[in-house]
Amino acid sequence: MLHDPAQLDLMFQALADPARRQMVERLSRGPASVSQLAEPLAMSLSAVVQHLNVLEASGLVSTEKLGRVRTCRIEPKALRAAEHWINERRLAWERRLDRLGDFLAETKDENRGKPS
Amino acid sequence: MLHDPAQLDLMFQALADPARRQMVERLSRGPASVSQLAEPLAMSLSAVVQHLNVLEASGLVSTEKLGRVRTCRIEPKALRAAEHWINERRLAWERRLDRLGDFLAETKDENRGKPS
DNA sequence: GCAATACTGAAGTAATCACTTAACTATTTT
DNA sequence: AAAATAGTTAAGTGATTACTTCAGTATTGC
Repeated sequence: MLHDPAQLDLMFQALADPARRQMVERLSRGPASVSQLAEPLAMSLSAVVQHLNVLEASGLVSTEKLGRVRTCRIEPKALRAAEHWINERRLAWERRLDRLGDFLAETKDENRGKPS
Repeated sequence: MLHDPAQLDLMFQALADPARRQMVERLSRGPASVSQLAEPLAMSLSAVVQHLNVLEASGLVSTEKLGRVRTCRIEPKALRAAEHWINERRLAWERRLDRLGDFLAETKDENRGKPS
């Protein structure tokens, strides 16, 4: 379910915006309210709420409203899913290079002592 | 330079599209030509070239043209940069939770034997 | 109760996106 | 030299984005 392409779309899309990454960065240091998230950003509160909704829809952030303040926190499970997708591709490539290296080494071995 | 926010924008943006992720996935299994990348995708070759240009601009993929065929390969260094950004944020959060756990445990310790 | 706080939602806009088709260039193959 | 292959480029279109402002709704402090 975490590898559902639509979910990955949403997560990577969410991370593609610098304002949203800044929000995630802030939340990685601990939970925050919407206004706290907005404070360092040069845009309206309304815009921040919209970004927050994107983050929440992506599963990267979860929020909980108590009284009039909405408290936001990071969802490490989702973060891990994105990380995992990238990692798998990188490893596939690197394993391939290893095998290629082995093959070349073997080929060289087989030619040991042979004249060119 | 790999942590330049503009570069991260480009990388996450590039990964946000399912067609482009499919192309990266294909390339993680080895280099391919443009037509080979296009083959499983339900869109014009032109569209694929445009996706490829996005991937190349993001640094995730590099290409080299020999004769009339352009050979594409994955750039693991860039992949690692995206992975790293996510990892840092997740770790910051998890370390924070650990410290919080320690703090709660200590607080409990200090109250050892005290009557409530 | 009244004002300040903390958001929320709708509507509008300019820019960017993911395509398409069609016309083109360069390289091989026959 | 002609035809097939591999890719490139430009222009156009409809959908989606990232905002804005403005008007609204709960909650909390005085």
